[in-house]
Amino acid sequence: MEGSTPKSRDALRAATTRDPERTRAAILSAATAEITAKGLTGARVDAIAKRAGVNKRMLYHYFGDKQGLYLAVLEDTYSAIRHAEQDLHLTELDPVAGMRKLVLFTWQYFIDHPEFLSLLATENMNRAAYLKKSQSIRPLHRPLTGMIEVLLKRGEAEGLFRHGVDPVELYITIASLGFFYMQNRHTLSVIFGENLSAFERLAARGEHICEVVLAYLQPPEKK
Amino acid sequence: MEGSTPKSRDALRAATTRDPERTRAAILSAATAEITAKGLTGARVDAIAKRAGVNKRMLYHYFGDKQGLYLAVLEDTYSAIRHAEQDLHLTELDPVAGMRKLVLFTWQYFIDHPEFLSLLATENMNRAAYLKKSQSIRPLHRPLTGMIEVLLKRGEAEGLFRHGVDPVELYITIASLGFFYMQNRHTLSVIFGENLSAFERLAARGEHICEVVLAYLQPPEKK
Amino acid sequence: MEGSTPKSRDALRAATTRDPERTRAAILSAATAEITAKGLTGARVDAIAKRAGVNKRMLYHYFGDKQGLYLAVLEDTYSAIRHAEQDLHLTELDPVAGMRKLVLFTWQYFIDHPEFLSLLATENMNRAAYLKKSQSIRPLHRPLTGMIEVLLKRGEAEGLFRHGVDPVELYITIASLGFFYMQNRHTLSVIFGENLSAFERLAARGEHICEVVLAYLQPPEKK
Amino acid sequence: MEGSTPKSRDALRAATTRDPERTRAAILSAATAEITAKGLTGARVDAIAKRAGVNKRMLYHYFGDKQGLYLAVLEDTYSAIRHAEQDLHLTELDPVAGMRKLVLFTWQYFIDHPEFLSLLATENMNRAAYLKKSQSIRPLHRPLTGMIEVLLKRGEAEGLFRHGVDPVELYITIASLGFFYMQNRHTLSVIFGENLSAFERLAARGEHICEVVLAYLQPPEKK
DNA sequence: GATGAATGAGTGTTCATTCAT
DNA sequence: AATGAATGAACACTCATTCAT
Repeated sequence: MEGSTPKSRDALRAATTRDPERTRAAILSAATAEITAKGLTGARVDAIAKRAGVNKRMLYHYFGDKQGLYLAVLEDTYSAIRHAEQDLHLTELDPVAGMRKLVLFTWQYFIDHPEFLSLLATENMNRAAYLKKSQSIRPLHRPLTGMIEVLLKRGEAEGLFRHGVDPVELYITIASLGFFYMQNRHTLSVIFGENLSAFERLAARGEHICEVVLAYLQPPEKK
Repeated sequence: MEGSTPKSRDALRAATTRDPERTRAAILSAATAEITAKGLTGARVDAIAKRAGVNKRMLYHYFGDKQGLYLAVLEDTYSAIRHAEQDLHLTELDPVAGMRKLVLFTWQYFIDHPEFLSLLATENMNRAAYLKKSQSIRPLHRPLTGMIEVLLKRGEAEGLFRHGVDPVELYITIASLGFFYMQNRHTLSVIFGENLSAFERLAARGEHICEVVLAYLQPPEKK
Repeated sequence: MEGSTPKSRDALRAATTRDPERTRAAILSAATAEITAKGLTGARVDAIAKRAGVNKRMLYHYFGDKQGLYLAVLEDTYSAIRHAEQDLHLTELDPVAGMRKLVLFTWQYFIDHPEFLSLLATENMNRAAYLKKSQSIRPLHRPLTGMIEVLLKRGEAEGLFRHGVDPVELYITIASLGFFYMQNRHTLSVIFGENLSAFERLAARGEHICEVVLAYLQPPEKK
Repeated sequence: MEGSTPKSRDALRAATTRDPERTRAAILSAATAEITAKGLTGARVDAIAKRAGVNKRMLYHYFGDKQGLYLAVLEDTYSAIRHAEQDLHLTELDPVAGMRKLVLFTWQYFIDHPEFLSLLATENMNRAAYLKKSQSIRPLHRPLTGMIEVLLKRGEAEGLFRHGVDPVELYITIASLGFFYMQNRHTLSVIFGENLSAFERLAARGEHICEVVLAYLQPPEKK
C-alpha cells in the first residue's frame, strides 16, 4: 500500500542534489498530498519523507515539526487560490460577466484542486486552530472581498443587481454551491445512486450554479 | 489532554446495570462524539470506551472493531436526518411553503447537528468507502427525492416554479448553502474577520438561503 | 478462518439436550482438536466452546480452567494409545512376530493420530509440567514396558534376540523412528524436496522401521 | 513472571553503542531463546526486546514483524547445523568411520542445541508454513544428502554396507533416534520413571543409536 | 545539509476468566 | 445446567520525534 507512492520529479532531484529550495518544495508537495489524502492525524511523517525522497530528519529541519509542516501546507494552499483569483482581473469586466467569471472560476478551481477542499475540511475539524496562528493568511483575503464589493456596487448602480447584497455572504454562497458538491460527491453519488463525478454532470452543475447565483442577484423589481 | 471527557447519563446507567440495549446505545453515542470531534483516525478507542463508561472490550463485542463501530455511527447518523425529514410531511403543504419548510429545516438541522457535518467530511475523505459497504443507507434516501419531486411537479403545474428542475441537483443546492457555511465557519470567520457563529448571523444566513433557493425556483416568465 | 470449524455431531446434540456426559465429551473433543492444531498458547477458549457448540462458561464448569482442560486432554490422549497397545495381546505371540506387530502398530498409530504427536510436542515445550501433575498417567505405562520385557526375555532365551537390550531404550527407538518422521514430515518434505506424506512413502517407511528394529535385535553371533 | 531474563553480553554492548550489526544479532539471539522456549505464539515481542536490551521498535526496523523475525530465526538455526555438518568433512573418512562420525555428531548436536529441536516442533505445528516461504533454506540441504550418498556408495562397493539404502530415509532414521529422545525426554522421563537427561543416560543413548544404525547398514550376507 | 539508527508513549485488538440471570 | 454480557491485563504493532555520525 505504501509502496505505490511514486517519487515525483522534484523528489528525484532533491535526492541527488543539495538544493535546499528544491528539497523544501518536495517536502511541501509530498506533505500536501499525504495530508489531503489522509487528514492531519492520518498522514504519516514517514510516508511524507518517502514520497518526497528525502530523509525524515529534513522535515524537522525545515518545518520544525509535523504541525509546522501542516501550517506551511495550509498557507501555501490558501495563497494559491487567492493569487489565482487576483489574476482574473474581475473589476475590469462588466458586473454580470465579472460575476459569472468568478462563479465559474471558483467551480473549476474546486474541480482542479481537491486538495484545497480536503485541507479545509481538516482544518475545520480542528476548529481553525492552526489558521488562527498564521500571520500571513488573513491579509490575503482583503482583495477578494474588495473585488466582489466593486462588482456588486457597479451592478447595483447599473440596475443589474439587487440592493443590499453582502459581499461575504455572497462569496460564501458562490463557494458553497461548488464546494459542497465536490467535497461530498462520494457520499452523494452513493446515496442518490448517480455518478456525480461524471464529466457531463460536472458541466451541468457549473451551469446550475451560475443560474442560481445570477437568479439571486437579479433585482426583484425587474420581475 | 482529553481526561475531562465526562460520562453521559447513558454511560452512568450502563455501568451499573446489565442492560445490553443501553450499553450499545452508550457506546454508539460516545463513538459519534469522539469520531465527529477528531475524525476516524483521530478518534481513540480508549477515549470512546471511557466516555461511554464501559469496558473497552464491549466495543468489540457489539461492533466487531473500530471500523464496524464507525459504520454503525454512520448509519445511525444518516438515519436520523432522513427520518426527521419524513416527519415534516412536506407533501401536505403548498409548494412554496413546503419548499421553504424544507430549506429552513435543513439549515436548522445543520446548526443543531454539527456531528452530521463532521461525519460527512470524514467519510468523504475516505471516498465513501464505508458508506458503499452499508446495505441500509441507500434505501433511506428514496423518500427524500420523491418528496422533492412531488413539490416540484405541483409547483410547476401551478406556475409557481420554473420547469425542468432536477430534484437531486436542487437538494444538493439546498444542502450546500447551509452545509458549507456551518462546516467551514471556523476558517471563514478567520479569513473574513467576522464571527459567523453569532446567533444573528445564523438567522440572517437562513433567510439568505431561502431567498437564494426561491429566487432560483421562480419561473423566468414571471420576471 | 474461525468460521470453518464445523460443529461435530456430538456438538450438535450437546447443544440441544441436557446431557452432561455428552457435553463433557464434546468439549474434550473440541479442545483436543484446537490444542493439537495450535498448541496450548495458540488455542483459544472461545474457539473451543464454539467448536463444541457449548457455552464458554461450561468449560469452566467441567474443567476448572484452560489448564485443567489441557490436562484432561493430555490424560485422555495418553490413555487411548496405552489401551490400544493392551488390546494387541503381544505376549501371546512369538517374539519376532510380537515385536513386528508392536513396531507396525506404533507406526500406524502415529499415522492415524497426529493429535498425539502434536500434544507431546506441546507438553515437552512445557518441560512436562502438566504431565508431572497428573496422578493417572504414570500407572498407565507399566504394562507397556512389562510387555516388551516379556518379549525380549523370550526372544533372548530362544536365541532370536541379542542379549542385554533395555526395554525402555528399545521402546524409545521404536517410537522415534515413526514419531520423528510423522511429526516433522512438513519440514522434511520441504528441505528434501520430496512429499513424505504420500501413501507409498508411508508404507515404505513402515517397512524400513521394521528392518531397522529387527536388524538391531538380531544376535551378533548369528551374523 | 519472566522478569528475570538477563541481558546477554551482546545485549549490553548493543545498548551502549550504535552498532547495527550487533543490534541485529542481539535481537536474533534473544528471539531464538524466547521462541524456542515458548513457541511462536507463546513468545512475547516485549520479552524479546528486553532480553536483547534494545527498544521494541528496533525489531520492526530490522525484521518487519514478529513473523519476519521468526523466519530469520528459522533460517539462522537451519543454517548453523548444516554448516556444522559441512565442517565434518565426512567424505574424507572410510565409510564406517564416516557414518559413525555423522551419527555421533548429530546426536551431540541435538544435545547441545535444544533450540533446534524446539524450533522444528514449532514449525511443524505450523505445517512448515514459514519454511516454505524461505528462499535460502532449501539449497542448504543438497550437500547433506550428497555427503551421505557418497558414504553409502563407497560402503556398498567395499561390501561394508547393504545395497539399496536410500540416503534421505537413512538420514531421517539417524536424526529420529536422537531427536525424539531429546525432544521428548521430559515426558518420557515421567512416564517411564527414569531421568533420561542424566549424563550417563545420554552417553548410553549415543552408543545405542550407533549400534542401531550400523546394525541396519550391515549387509545381510555377512550374517 | 543530510542520514539511518534509536526511542517511549501510545494504538487497536485479543485474551482467559467471572458475573448476573 | 446453561447463557451472554462484562472485565482488566496484555498483546503485536505504530507513532512523531531525537540522537550520533
